[in-house]
Amino acid sequence: MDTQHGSDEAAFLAAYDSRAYTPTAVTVDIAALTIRAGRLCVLLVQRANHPFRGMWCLPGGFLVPDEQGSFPALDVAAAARLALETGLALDDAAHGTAALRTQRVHIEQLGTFGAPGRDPRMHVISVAHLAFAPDLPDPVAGPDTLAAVWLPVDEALAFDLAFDHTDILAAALDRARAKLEYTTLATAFLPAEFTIAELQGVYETVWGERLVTPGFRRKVHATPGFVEPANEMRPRRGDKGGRRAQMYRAGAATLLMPPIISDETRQRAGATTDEPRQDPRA
Amino acid sequence: MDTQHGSDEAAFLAAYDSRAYTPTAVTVDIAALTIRAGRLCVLLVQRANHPFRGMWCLPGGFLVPDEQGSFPALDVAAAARLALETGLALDDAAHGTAALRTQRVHIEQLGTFGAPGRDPRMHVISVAHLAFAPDLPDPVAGPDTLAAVWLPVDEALAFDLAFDHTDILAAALDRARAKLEYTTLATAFLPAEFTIAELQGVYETVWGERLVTPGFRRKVHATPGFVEPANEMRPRRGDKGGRRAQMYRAGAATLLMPPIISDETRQRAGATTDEPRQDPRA
DNA sequence: CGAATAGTGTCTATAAGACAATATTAG
DNA sequence: CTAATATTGTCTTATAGACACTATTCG
Repeated sequence: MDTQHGSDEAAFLAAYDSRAYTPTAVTVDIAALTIRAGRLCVLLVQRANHPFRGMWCLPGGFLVPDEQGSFPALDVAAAARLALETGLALDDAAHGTAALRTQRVHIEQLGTFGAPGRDPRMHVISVAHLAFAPDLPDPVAGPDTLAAVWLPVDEALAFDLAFDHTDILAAALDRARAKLEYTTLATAFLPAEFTIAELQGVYETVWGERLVTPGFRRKVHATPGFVEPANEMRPRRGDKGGRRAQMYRAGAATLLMPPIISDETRQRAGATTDEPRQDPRA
Repeated sequence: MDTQHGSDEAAFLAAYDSRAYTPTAVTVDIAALTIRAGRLCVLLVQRANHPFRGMWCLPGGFLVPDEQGSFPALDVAAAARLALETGLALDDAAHGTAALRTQRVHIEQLGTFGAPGRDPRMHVISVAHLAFAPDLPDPVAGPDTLAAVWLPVDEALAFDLAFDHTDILAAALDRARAKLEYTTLATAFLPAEFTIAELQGVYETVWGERLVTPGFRRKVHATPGFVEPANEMRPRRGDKGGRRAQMYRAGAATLLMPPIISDETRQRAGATTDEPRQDPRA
């Protein structure tokens, strides 16, 4: 019928008017989770501008090109937004990805939210991301924000966040809890070296339930590449003595087989009557 | 600092220039999977227009408002694109969602692909969707396509699809295989009534591996709400006799606990050296 | 020693995988 | 009957959960 990629395609591209096909704006937002003082926390910022001025929301912003007119990849844009608020981008002004990598921050795409009316200005879809971070320094407010804090997620969910960011946060929690079951990402909440007890604490904090120590240890050690021993011992943690713990580093494995399953997940087996949460995109 | 949602927010919105924040276009694409003649197939269309004219790709198109200027939700837009190519929208011209629902087609968001340069016209991000469908009638080419076919996925992956649709298709296959493990979505590939052997066939087709019948049946029946018996028997399938099979309908459960795990997944446990596929967003 | 924290052993009920056996139907 | 398809039973091995026990360190 036609040669593909012919020279008339070049002519077509030269005459193309991109303005006719951009009725929708794109933002990139990020739900960054960390554990502080035994509580699961999310990074929130207070909006300095309209709309929703003064309200809290997840860090993010419009997807825009750099000075040369080239666009970043979506996860890079998300990392840049996170770096902007956590002050980790100081040594990498372009985008904080490298700085975040050295901090072993995990970033993945969560989903795209495009419910009509979620933004009062115009039709805006948000490509939401999810980050797991070890305990980072206190955040600093970025240029478009009045403040930035790590807030426990249960408090954040009770807040009235701007846009549909409460939905995004709820989806992020669902995803985070599920990911701990079948990946090794729990280590992303910890510093480079940690003890098995601290790793168990990550699961208990994120899932909000106690685990049995022997079973947990057995599963961790039965998964090759989950953790590998480091040549150090943890100095005592309490004030009244106690055996010192072996320290470990994250191994090369990324998938847990078999998974470490939470009680909540196991109980879904019997819960056939109530429909589980649908995909949270609106 | 300021009352939130004050009247000056209304003034701000009135003066807002939306053109300044829309440098990126949004498309919605859909990887629709079905099983035909024992093979996993994907719906492909041949492009009628530039760019990539004459090449094959997944159904999709720009996210645009309707005549009243209101935008559809993302999954509704994806369903409409699927209906446009499969001819299922005939009784629902606005968007084929209702027609697809009666056909029990499952649609979920797969992920958003935004690698720089993935579209030669301008910066375009694609919100990719995944659909599971029972054996549908042959597709009919839509207004912007020269042809539409159900193609076996192994052949489709060998094709040079337009844009980055080969990446999207690969991600769709990964997701589909994983979803069969822990959800009841295998039934979405079958008509309303089916036998256990046919259900097992769905798993074997999608995973490309044989399962042991007694173990499979036990797992299916051990999961409450996975299938429920229908009051019919399947007429004989072969030509030389044989016991007639009990027929079943999909039950109310959506999550499989414990999951039905493929050999491939189980073998990932020992494969600690090779990094598994990263998240496929570019 | 006793208290506190870290780590291991063991026992039992359940589940998985493999294989054999039984049931139903057409010719 | 035999062949073909559907369905169930059984046996062995592996795993999960619970609990008790041992190990190390400090005051």
